[in-house]
Amino acid sequence: MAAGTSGCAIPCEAPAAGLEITGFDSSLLSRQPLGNKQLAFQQQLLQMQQLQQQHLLNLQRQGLVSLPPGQGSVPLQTLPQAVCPSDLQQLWKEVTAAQPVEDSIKQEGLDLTTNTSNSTSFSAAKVSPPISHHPLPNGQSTMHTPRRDSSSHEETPGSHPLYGHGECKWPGCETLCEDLGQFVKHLNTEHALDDRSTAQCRVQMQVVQQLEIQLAKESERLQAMMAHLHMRPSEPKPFSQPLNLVSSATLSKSTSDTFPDGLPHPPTSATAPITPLRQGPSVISSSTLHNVGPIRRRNSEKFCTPISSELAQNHEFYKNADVRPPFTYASLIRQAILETPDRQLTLNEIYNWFTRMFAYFRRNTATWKNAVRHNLSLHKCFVRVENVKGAVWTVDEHEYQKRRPPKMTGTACCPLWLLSPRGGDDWTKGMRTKGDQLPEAEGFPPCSHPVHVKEEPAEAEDDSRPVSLMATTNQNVTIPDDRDLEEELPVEDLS
DNA sequence: AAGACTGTAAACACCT
DNA sequence: CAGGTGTTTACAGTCT
Repeated sequence: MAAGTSGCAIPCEAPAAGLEITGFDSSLLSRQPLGNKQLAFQQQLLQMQQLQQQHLLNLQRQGLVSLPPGQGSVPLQTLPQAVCPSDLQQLWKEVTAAQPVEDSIKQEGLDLTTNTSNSTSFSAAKVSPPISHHPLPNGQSTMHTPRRDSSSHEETPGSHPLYGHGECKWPGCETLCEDLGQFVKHLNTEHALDDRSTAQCRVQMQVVQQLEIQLAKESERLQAMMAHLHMRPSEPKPFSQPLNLVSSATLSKSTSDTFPDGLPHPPTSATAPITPLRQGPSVISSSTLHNVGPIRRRNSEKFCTPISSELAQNHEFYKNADVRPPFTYASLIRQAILETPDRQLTLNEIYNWFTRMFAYFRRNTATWKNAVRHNLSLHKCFVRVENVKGAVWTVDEHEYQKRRPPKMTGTACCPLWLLSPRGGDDWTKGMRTKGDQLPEAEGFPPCSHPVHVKEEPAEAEDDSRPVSLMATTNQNVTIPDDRDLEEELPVEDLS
């Protein structure tokens, strides 16, 4: 059972009723100082939008509703129990027009590039991966949310995602525009790159972010429900479609392994994962989704995705989805060991790390455990250290680096432009993010660093560590960190 | 085509 | 004896 599902989290009512809105305080408005009124409005607005959009997502997942391509906003009319659109519009206007946005910006330290969350915002946002976005000249932000619907609105001549039914769809606007040209003019004048637009954009980002968080939670809940009902669709055919378990049984191994063009093909079903963790490409890579056979491509190595980064970004995904992580056993073992404060783990603790971090490793235990032991013994980079209470395994970083594939040049990593904004491979960049938390963050003292023999077995059931790791690393995952690119490098010159 | 790397399976020994 | 741990070998698939 996935962690965090203690207690009955099964939604026993209508989808919307089961929603959990994190961080929402109904008394927020009344407690807000006058100066923060706009924040309260934003919060309320967000919550309402979340409710509505989440309801829609639920319906979508249940196949009850199909979101028209290009419709970025939720059809409010489909949610009778929700706040009426006029209320939302009014809220938006109050938030963004009735007060100088500069104030809210200053208070929040608004910065679209950091996407920090206000303390009154959603607590869950702290563990939410930041959304990759690229501010546009007019103040819009292109959410880096993978779009799986090839028929989506974009590039349809005469259309614009923010324009529909003769109205400007900018949140809180509703300005009537006769045609696209007029709309574009309106967009550039009324929604240009200014503080107000930026603030609105930020709010929208939070809406999306919160939805992603909610989706992850709902996915986890679904897995727990299915596990409870012994509906493990992955038994015979493991992980054709993470998060879309219903259809997995219909996919055969042969068809799901690879695609003719060899490129990552995201799931195309209507209920395909609206990636909970904004990393579509990184998560929904071909190998991630379709690795079924005994041999799997080492995606993250091939595409140079640092394992720690990948794990940090997609922690919840791997934790909940029955998807094989695109890393070698050696990489995972190393990651497990290096995540610990003293960088040593017993075999059983390694096992626990695997099962805790990856839903995939909660089954077929004999197979992968054997592989883990095999790797531990096989690779010189894993050093067994005797302890009074047994043996622990450590990583000889120097040896590990030596194992690195010959040349992983930039061009070789080229396809990554699809998958990750970061360069490097997981051989050379493993523990970047976590390393920041550790004393030895300056680099891995090749196995020369003293191995501290454990006094006591580590707490195998400590679930907080991965979460904290993610929370920490998420702050940086989308922004290349120089240290990320250098800290573990050296090895290129090793021979 | 060869070699390296990796995953899987299995046999075996040792220990508790 | 059972089960966990650790080592080793074999084989097959993928990639460079």
